[in-house]
Formats: sequence, structure tokens, C-alpha cells
Amino acid sequence: MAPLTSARGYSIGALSRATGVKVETIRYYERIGIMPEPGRTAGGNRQYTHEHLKRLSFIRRCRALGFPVAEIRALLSMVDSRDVTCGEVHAIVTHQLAEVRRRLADLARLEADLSAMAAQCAQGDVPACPIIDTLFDDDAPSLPA
Amino acid sequence: MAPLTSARGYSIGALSRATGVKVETIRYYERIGIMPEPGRTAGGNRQYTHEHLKRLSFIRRCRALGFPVAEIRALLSMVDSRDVTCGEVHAIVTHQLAEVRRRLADLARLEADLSAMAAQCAQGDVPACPIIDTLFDDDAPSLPA
DNA sequence: CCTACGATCTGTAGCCGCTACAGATGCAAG
DNA sequence: CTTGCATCTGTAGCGGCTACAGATCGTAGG
Repeated sequence: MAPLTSARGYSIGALSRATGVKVETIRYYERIGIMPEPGRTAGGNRQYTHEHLKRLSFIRRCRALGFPVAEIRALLSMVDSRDVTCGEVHAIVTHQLAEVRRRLADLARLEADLSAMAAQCAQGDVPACPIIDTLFDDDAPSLPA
Repeated sequence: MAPLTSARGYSIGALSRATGVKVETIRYYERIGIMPEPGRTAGGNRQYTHEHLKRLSFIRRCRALGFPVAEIRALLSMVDSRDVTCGEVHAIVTHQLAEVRRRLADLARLEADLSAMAAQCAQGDVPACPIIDTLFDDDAPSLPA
């Protein structure tokens, strides 16, 4: 019986479609060492296995959660060395969570400042603009924190 | 009477201290054309005026609001051409506000996902980890959107 | 006036995480 | 066999700085 696609493996394009990670990015991940070098066809094209697919999906999910590559690398090396302790993983996740919350707080402040500025503005063809005036004002040493 | 510091102008270091923008960044802004080339001393050191100070403060405030340099450039060219219409400024601010809100929403989702993951985790020396399991799971095609 | 030392100078390379080429091949369908 | 897409390698670019190296400027103390 003719086996399914997974028997001969995936081309890089197939892997890309299956994971949603662009071809160039897959090669990039190989170059920076978070994806292992796959086998090759006689002609030199990459051939991936289902293991590659799982790993790349993992990476994609982590990226979607905002993990920097360095942290993904750390997670993967724990997985690779079969030395996953829940505590370490928890620490990485918690750290990332703190990062995200910090950025959230920053953005919330921006949102407040920008919407206040937008509200100030007459919006018409008026040649003067309170926004510009505010931003250029000497007396405001910083933002309305 | 001996004039104040502003008479001879500011050195790049003084401007940096006055605005909170690093020296290298000031030179970078000059290179990319959002800060004008200042005068020079006989020996070739940059000499800034109070106008430079105001402009750089404006840039810094805009950056702190998350405006990309391209938008700051647009704002500055309106100012430079003395053709500031409030409507255009409003459009740029509103656009930036929308960007910020989009990023806020993204981050809020990340926050939710990460805190759910962190809560799942046993946190101890347990050699298995539900987080890793989840992220590696085949059946999860994407994130719990 | 000289010396010493910090500030500033120019130019270039690196950071992250891709993305976009160019120009040469591989591979599969008709 | 040809066509034409997919893939190959290698390199350069994006934004927005940041960090050097190695030379020169400027100023305060002796």
C-alpha cells in the first residue's frame, strides 16, 4: 500500500503549510540551531519527519505567546536533554508573564495619553493644533504621567 | 552680563542630559534626517541651540508615545513646512492609538494564556510538565484562541 | 604653557527575528 | 524533454538603536 505523506516526510513547503511558519523562517530556525538539520533528498532538498513537525509547532506556539527565541531555546534544551522539571518551566513561563504584564501596563499608559490627545484635537482644517503645541511645549518636561 | 548656558549653546552631552536622549541616538537622529545638522565649534564638535532642544524633546515625547520614526518624520515635516492642520495631526494620532489598542488586545490574550498555563503547572521537581505537554500536543492546532 | 583626562568625533558592526532578494538547481506533470 | 514551480545557498535589509575602535577636541589643574 502506498503510504501517506508522512512516510517519505515533508518538503520544507509542506512543513511550512502544516505549521504556518514561513519557509525562510524554517531555514532561519535551522541556522540558529533551534531546529535540527533534517535529512536530504538525493538532490539536496530538505526532508522533514513528523518529529520535526511537532517541534516546529511547539516553537510556533511559543513565539505566538511572545517567548523570545532565547527562552524557547532553553525550553527545548530541557526537552532535548530529557530533563524537564516542572519548576524550571514554571519559572520561564512566569518570567514571560511578568514581561507581558509590564508591556501591558506600558501600553495602557500610552493608550490613555493618546486618547486624551486625540480628544483635545479640533480635527478640522484649523492651522493650529493643541497636540503639536503640547508636544512642543517647553514646560512639559515629560509626558503627563 | 555673561549670558546663560544657552548663549553658546549645548554640547551633545548637555543636550543628552537635558532631554534624556542618549548621545549616540542624537547622532543617529541626525543621520536619518529628523534632527538638523547643528553648528560646529572650531574643532568640529556639535553645538546645539534651544530650538534643537525643543525639537529633540518633541521627538522624545513622540517616541515615548510609541510613534514610529516615520510618523514623527511626518509630524515634523508638517511643522517644518508651517502647514500644520489639526485634522492631519488628529489622523496620525488616531492611527497610532488604533495600533496601540491592537497591541493591547494581543497582549491581553497572551496574558490570559500564559497565566492559565502558569496555573496548570505543579511547579515542583516533577519531571513531567503539563505546560510542555500542552505545547507539544499534536491535537492543539494552534493556541486556545 | 603643558599635561592629563574626559567628552566628542567618524565609521562600522551588532542586536532581534525575521524577510527579501539573486542566481543556481531540483523535481514532477504533461 | 520541456516547462515551471519549489527549493537551494548566500547575503543584505528592516527598525531603532547600541556598542565598539581609534582619533581628536576641550578644559581644568599644576
